[in-house]
Amino acid sequence: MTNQSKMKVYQEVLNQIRQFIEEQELKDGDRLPSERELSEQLNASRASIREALRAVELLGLIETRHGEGTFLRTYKPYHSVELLSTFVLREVKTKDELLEVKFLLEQVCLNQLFADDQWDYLQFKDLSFNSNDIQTDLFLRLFEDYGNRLLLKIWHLVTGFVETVDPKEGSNVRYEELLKLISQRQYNQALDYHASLYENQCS
Amino acid sequence: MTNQSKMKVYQEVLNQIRQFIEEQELKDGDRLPSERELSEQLNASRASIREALRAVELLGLIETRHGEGTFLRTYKPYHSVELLSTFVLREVKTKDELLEVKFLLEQVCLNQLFADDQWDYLQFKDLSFNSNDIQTDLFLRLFEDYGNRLLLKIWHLVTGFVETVDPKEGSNVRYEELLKLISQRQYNQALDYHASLYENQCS
DNA sequence: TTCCGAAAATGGTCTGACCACTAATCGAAT
DNA sequence: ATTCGATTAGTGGTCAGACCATTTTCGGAA
Repeated sequence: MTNQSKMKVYQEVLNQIRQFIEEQELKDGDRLPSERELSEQLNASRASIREALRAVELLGLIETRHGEGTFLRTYKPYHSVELLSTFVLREVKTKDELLEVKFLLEQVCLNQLFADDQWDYLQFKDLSFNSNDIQTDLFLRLFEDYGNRLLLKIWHLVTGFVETVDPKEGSNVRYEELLKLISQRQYNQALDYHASLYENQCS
Repeated sequence: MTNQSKMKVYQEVLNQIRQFIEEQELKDGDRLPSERELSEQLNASRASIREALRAVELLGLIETRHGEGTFLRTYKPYHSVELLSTFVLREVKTKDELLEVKFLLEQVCLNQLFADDQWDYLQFKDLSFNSNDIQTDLFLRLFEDYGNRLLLKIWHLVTGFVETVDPKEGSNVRYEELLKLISQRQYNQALDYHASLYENQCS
């Protein structure tokens, strides 16, 4: 009671919505009740409902389609990220910091995988990515292999930020090389090579 | 024009606000124009202004004080983070992942600092933190020393998430020990000790 | 049955109102 | 003149209702 009373409506709404999602076991892609329904059921004005929804929409957690409805979304940062980045990165002026964090996250991932004897490095042997963005696909795969979804999310987000600052100078060749080193279990050289990829870009 | 036309009003508002912040060189703690002012200046309804503001408020980037105004936030993630966490972490069920990321981030920070010959480890010699949360204060200091503000932000955010899941079992003594090892330049032992702190907590 | 247009449902936006809280202002008592 | 209190103006918090644009649905016409 004491807690809720000072809580803003839109925050309480957010709580309720989350609860609803859990109870109904909604999954990515599922549709949420309409704003008007939520308004009735949660006893809040539509404006408040919308404030709540816009907040999570900006985060890329839901997706709204005009005339259709509001849907849970498989978290894809690349959407409103630009907007966010300009806010979040107010003080993080230099893209150096951004690249450094991206590098460190990737390094952590590589280190952890390389340290795991169980890890199947051979799967990368004959792997070729269709897309024209090998870098992203490769690390997406690596992070998924590592299995920590949160780390993957953070990396994804940071990578998204980087894109807004520095539109991909797609040197795919370099990452082919990294892929090759990994599949040959040349771990130390892979790490060195990975590091060298970033040394050039930083100040 | 083509871009803006499909952009939602609240997103455009967000853009304008960011621009305003840059032009006016507003810093943390500074006050933004009132919702009504923004409404006039940006040619949008107050509702749309609010949708934009609520979104960044949820992120902890601004702070609104009833009767006073809206302020750029002096960097404290711990606010609405709980709300966010329940959404963001929908799939990240286990607190293990959370703790692991926190651990990895801290480890990265330690590694980087230890590798830097210039780093003044002696500053931690006679350091004692007033607060009752040595863990946070210590790493806050370490991350600041490292100098990558983005990494600090991420760590802070993750730490905030951890708190919502696992209200601090404040074993300050342990971090006193870590502090001691660092100030004595027992880097390897510090790293081991730091790792041991997390081994207990994971499944 | 197929196809098309009207109707319903939904998100997008705006207006205006009222409440609650805060801080500045003004005025009276000292 | 100073102090303290009440008034007032400014601000965020919330709501109700309206209208538009888009999508889906559904029933009637071919």
